[in-house]
Amino acid sequence: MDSPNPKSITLADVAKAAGVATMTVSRYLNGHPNITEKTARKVKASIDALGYRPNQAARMLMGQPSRVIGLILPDIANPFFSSIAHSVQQTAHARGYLVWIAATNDEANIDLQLIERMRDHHVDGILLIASFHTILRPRDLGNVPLIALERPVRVPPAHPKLLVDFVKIEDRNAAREAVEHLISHGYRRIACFGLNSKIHSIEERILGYQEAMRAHNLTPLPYVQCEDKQSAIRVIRKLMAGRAPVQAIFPANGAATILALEALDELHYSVPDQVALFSFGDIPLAHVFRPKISAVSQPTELLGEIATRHLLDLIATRSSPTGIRTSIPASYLIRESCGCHRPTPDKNY
Amino acid sequence: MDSPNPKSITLADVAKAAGVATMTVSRYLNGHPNITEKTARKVKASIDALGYRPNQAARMLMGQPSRVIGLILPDIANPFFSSIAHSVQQTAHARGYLVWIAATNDEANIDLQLIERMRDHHVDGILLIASFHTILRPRDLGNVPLIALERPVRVPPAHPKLLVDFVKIEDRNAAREAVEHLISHGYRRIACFGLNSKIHSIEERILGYQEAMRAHNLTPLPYVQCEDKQSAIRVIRKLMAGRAPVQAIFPANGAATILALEALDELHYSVPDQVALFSFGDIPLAHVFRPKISAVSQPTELLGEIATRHLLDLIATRSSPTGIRTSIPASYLIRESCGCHRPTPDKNY
DNA sequence: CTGAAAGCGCTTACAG
DNA sequence: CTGAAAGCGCTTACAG
Repeated sequence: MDSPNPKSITLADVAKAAGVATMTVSRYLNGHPNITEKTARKVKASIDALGYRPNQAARMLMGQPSRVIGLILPDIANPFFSSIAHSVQQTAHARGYLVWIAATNDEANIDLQLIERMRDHHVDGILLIASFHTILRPRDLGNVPLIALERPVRVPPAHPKLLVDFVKIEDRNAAREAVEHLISHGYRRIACFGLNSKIHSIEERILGYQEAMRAHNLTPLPYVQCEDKQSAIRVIRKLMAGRAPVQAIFPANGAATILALEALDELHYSVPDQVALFSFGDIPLAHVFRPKISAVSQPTELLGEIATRHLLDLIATRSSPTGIRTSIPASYLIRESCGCHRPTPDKNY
Repeated sequence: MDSPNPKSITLADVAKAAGVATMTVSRYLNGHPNITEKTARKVKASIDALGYRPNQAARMLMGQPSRVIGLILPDIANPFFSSIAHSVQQTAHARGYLVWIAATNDEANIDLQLIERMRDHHVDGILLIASFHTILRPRDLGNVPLIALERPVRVPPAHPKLLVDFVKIEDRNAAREAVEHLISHGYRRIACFGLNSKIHSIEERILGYQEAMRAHNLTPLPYVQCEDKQSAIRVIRKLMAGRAPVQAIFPANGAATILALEALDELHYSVPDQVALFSFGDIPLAHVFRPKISAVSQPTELLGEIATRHLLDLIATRSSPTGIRTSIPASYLIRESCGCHRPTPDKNY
């Protein structure tokens, strides 16, 4: 009435307007069964007339679900993560949930802080793409169901009780098959190249690479690591030098592929004639690039969808994570950079 | 005590442990000045000992700020928007705010629904990259400060009172200068090409294109619109046909650039020899592509940062939007596709 | 500088 | 099928 903000409509206002008790309105809102058709109509009419909207803060205070889930990820600007975020949202919205997204920039304690703040705000569940070294203790979680995506969460050895469900893409198999594809082209000296090797998924891809090599009696080369364009050039120059230059490169993620292509361009090596390349992860323009870049296609949308569904199911059934692991197979975009479909020399070029 | 979830620690628990009244604890938490050093220490000790965290729902119920802002955008998977989202988050986190992101997929009423739900949850302010046809009435906003980013919000003529602050990138100037750069290369038949032309920013870029053309006594061609790869091919084939084929293409955004490059590749036209190209918006791999793609570089990070700062300032000072418009200049990445730095024929190719 | 009491807008047993 | 009362965990005047 006299407050600075025009007082908003409350349950009590609706009740008065409808000539019933507040709790009847509450029951109507919560879809309680025992309510007369007639009363329901009266209540609905008042709600509509007044433009009433329940105050979520009050509901949450009473322990009602917020219908909000949190999504914590390393970086939204990274297309891999933003694509996951997209499908998480789609799936959540379709089921009436809002998504709260927050990025960590791969700093471990930020993860924990975000979980804490999201809990303070009563999210019903959390989807976590963990930072590097995040270690989760049971007390960090309280009772919120949490599901790890893409990167497993570490649990301190003292607390083996903390079960976290985990949904990921089948990195190792996909890497193995991609490398086997390169091997089938006759390449024998194949290098696995990339950035940080301590991320779970990258580790898995390296393992897949090694498995493929060994399965064909080839010696896996040590993982070749770089940080930026300059180091990529340095490292790739080395790979291509000597009497037994590398015949194919297997970048462990999209960012690494871009760096590899930059370096190869800088050093004037042509793909796939001098080195073949099979990217783990598709990138924009890859299908228009010359040569078109062959890539493992990561089902990020499916990943987000499955993880979200799983979380919402846990929430709906009030069940706890059981430590279940789900992995989703990747697919392959066989284009040109691996050595397939060698483009015929282009008359226009 | 006997509830299913282990009862969480409340203000009262802390007060009891510290031997003070609840409101002393409340004052401590809210940084009230009048409190003895000694009392403050006792309270802090109890808070730490009990691991107390304030219940945000209760605070919000009392009208306290939630320290959450909403960010509504058309699509998170789109790198342009996700990059904005990234900087919004960075800026907000740095000031202790959480960001709630939600995507609309360009559906107009979803915008309004999201605003409503965010208001239900007591966000302190909203950053909106509006959907296509979103029309905002004052009642949609209540008292939450809202700032439009990148796309202006429409206000129904009957409500000229609704003032919405607006932060955008200087599309028109950037487009004009990019096209003038093409003109400086001697191209006279230049086409502006892209997808949906009804988005504000695209309209502005088309206007910029037209301004540049007219300023040099050239006739602007009608905006060339496509929808997917097939229509892009059709449309570009037409552009390149006849006795006066187009000499340069100016795609109105990153997605259009990718389509144009796809079509040109498909039709075996070489860039920039047969057609030059200047992209509005940089894209991944553009600097490694052959030719390297010249592009208008959009300061998305700055956009997000400025808009967020502005919103947080409005919140902090409890002031209302005044309808102020801010525009941020773009910069230019002059590479090869415009005709500059023509690559010397590559010996390795 | 500190406190007892009322109240924010809902929901939850408990009656009727 | 409906209601009066208590309470969720905090903050806000108002006292002292």
